[in-house]
Amino acid sequence: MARPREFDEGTVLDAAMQCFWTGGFEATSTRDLAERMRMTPASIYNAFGDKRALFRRALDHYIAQTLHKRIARVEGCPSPAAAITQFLNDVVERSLDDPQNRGCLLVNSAVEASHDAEMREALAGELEQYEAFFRRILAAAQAAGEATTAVSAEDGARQLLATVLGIRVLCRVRPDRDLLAGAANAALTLLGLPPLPANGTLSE
Amino acid sequence: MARPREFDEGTVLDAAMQCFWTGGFEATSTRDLAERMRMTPASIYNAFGDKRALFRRALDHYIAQTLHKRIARVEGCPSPAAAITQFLNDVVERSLDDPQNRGCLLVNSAVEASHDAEMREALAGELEQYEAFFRRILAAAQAAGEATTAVSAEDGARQLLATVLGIRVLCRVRPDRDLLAGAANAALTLLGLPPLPANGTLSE
DNA sequence: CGTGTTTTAGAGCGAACGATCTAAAACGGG
DNA sequence: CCCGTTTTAGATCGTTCGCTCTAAAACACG
Repeated sequence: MARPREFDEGTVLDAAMQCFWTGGFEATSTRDLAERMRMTPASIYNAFGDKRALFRRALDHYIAQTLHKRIARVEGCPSPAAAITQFLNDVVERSLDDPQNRGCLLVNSAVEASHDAEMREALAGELEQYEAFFRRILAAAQAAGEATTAVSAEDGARQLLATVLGIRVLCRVRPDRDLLAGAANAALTLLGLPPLPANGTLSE
Repeated sequence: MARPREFDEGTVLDAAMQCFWTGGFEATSTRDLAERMRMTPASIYNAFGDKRALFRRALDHYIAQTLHKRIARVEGCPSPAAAITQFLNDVVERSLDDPQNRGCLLVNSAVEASHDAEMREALAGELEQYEAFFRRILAAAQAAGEATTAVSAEDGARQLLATVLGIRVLCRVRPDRDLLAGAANAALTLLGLPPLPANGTLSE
């Protein structure tokens, strides 16, 4: 057969993800990537194609690793209302926890890489999944009498999605607890949902 | 004296702003700028210093031209409640009107250029102005009985700010009226404010 | 109409970019 | 134990980057 690979794909994708997360697509050079991934340029191009393809793989890695896990984590909540609150708490706490204030790679990519049609579609699809998650769980909360019915589950979900994205923008330049938690709490309160825990506590 | 400049500063700053708005800071080259501004590289560097300084000037130009004007436009509204609604309507309509889906240069810059400390402070200061605007006008609406007091004006303003920023992220990849207007309308409805006009109408 | 001063034009600087080339290295199968 | 295949390493490809250089051009002033 052939010479086996010396790298673990998950590990190097994680390293690439960190690079792109910190610097964005354009400002991250292939040399930055090679150093962080501990691979030579030739190995990177042999394994992943080009920089753009590597970025897409790193973004998929981020989505599977960070975003889908966050959804899965709150699915086990005792009530739909508590799930939404915990989701927002998670977003706020992770935003404040990062000393580099990198925000969310999905949001950063949506803003930076939207000129790439293929990328834009992938990002749109992911955002639709989040909207659908909010819609489903908010509808359940409404049915259980735990959330207001002053707005439809559709619009309430859109509002929650926009709020989360807005918090992820704000944390890039104003990583301030009062600001981020205030925005989240107002959304929760107005929807009739429980507020964030008093002290910032990051579950798990 | 000396040879007079052949360019109008406002005109070339507008051209530079368009470049950065479309492509972002990193992806816009000095040659792109020179072509769009109709100036030679030497003239640009003589007049503005370097690329980063030009970007700051272009961003200031955008803020004065687009954002401050939007605030000034809604200040003349008959009621504070109507002013907030018109502001959100303005954001939604401009988001949908742009065939390039460039969103908001302030938001794009907050996400891309937050690693630059000086830039981050300038962006944070600008976002604070928007928060203060929402806070002031929401407090007035509450005092007039036009908005709910279920949340404080402080948190309500933070929520409105996050919603606007979120809409600006969404419009980059999902320029969909139902999505953007739904998010805005949910925020307005929950705050007890009038909804957006039924048909998308861009005032003035 | 020189003279001094600033802005133009356009070539081009060194550095960094994304990507590739040549070989050596590391395996499994016959 | 070579053979075929793939991955490594490191140099380096051509291009583009941000930026600067030399001169000519365009004014105000004495």
